[in-house]
Amino acid sequence: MRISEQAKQDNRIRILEKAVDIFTTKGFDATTTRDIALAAGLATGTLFNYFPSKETLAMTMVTEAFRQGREDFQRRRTGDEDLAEELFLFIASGLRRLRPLRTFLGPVLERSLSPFPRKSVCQEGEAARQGHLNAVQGIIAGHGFAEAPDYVAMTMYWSLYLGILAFWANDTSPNQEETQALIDYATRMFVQIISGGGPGKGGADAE
Amino acid sequence: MRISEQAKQDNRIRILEKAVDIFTTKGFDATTTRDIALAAGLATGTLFNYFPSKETLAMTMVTEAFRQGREDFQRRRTGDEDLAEELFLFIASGLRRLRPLRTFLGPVLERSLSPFPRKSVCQEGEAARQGHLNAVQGIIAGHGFAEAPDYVAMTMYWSLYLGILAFWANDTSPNQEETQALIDYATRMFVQIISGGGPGKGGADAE
DNA sequence: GATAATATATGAGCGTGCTCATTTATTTGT
DNA sequence: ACAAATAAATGAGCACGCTCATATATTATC
Repeated sequence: MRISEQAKQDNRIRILEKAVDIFTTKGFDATTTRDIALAAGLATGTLFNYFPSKETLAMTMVTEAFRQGREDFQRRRTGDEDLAEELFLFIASGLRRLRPLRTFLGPVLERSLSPFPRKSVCQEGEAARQGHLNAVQGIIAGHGFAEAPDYVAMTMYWSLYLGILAFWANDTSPNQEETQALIDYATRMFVQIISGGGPGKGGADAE
Repeated sequence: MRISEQAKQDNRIRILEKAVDIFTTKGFDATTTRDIALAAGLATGTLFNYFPSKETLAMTMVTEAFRQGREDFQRRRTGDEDLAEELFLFIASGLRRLRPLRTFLGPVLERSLSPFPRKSVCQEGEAARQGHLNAVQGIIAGHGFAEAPDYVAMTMYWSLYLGILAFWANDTSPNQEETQALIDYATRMFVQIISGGGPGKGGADAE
């Protein structure tokens, strides 16, 4: 059964559109792949010709949002921001594009972006993490740091970023002001660390 | 079918013992509840009389390890440690007890301790998080801080702690030295933040 | 000791996400 | 036109975690 390239694209897009509708209505876990296929006018198995897993289907939306977020960031930055401001802008730009998906993204991001070891890795998630981290390294490099932050620092960055995503997924305040406060705090903190303001071998000055 | 309290305890313990064996051999996800029940000499359904879910079964082991870790911590601390050292000791004590479970804990911790919103919360996980955070607040209070760290600070603490757990689950170096380095870094950093060394409204001194 | 009451064990069965042998529509070859 | 080749659609079916009506073994009552 051959099909035109156009029809294939149509199917793909219809799946994505219907999926976002049902995810939004019933949540990610409560939505079955049968639901989505039915709504798109396809058999269950056909859906998996287009997306290898339910997780990948959802992450496709996330990846696209991230891409748009990066574009927005490039458009919005003036070049006058300091490093913390630029990181804030970068993260906020991503969340802005993710916003329409917010109500159901929790389980998706948790599974796909988690740093915990996984046997079956979701390719989209891997790519999203690498893309994000590379962009961050680029931003840092643009501020004249001699050497890129080490592995430990980037590990902590990703932990903080995931914390922000989790908080954001829960934040129901009108403009997610609390999330903004958290981003502000975390980015400033991270900058301080990689600026060498972080703790040396010496003591932490408690109290 | 009544059963003696002894027989019930025996069943429970046999389930836990067999489960840890099979989890270790095949991993958490690849182990089926049917496997465990069979190994324990019970029917599939019977297992769920003892543990409401596979996740809870695994988290029961984690909770017990955490409890022992807290005991170890109380025994090992001298009272002379500064805050960062004490937090390091607390976290390391927990990981030490978790060590025998390390090879299969990734997926368990990821799902149960994640800060992402969940519809079906695992009670054990909730309790473990609260227990850990309360202990941390207690340690901080013991170092003469006027007021407990705010919500944002504790959110970041939990993010960093999850990052440590994820790193640890991957760390195959003999004594997990890299994890130790990460804990050292993260605890010092956290102390700096709650010590007011964290960023104020003002600028982060980038570059 | 027989009967009733009760607590636990049991495994068929449900709804998942996903697979795969088969069917069906389209294109290519003659 | 017809046949052969091919790519996508299909839905029965699998293994999973988990549920629940039923069977069964123990205890209480007389």
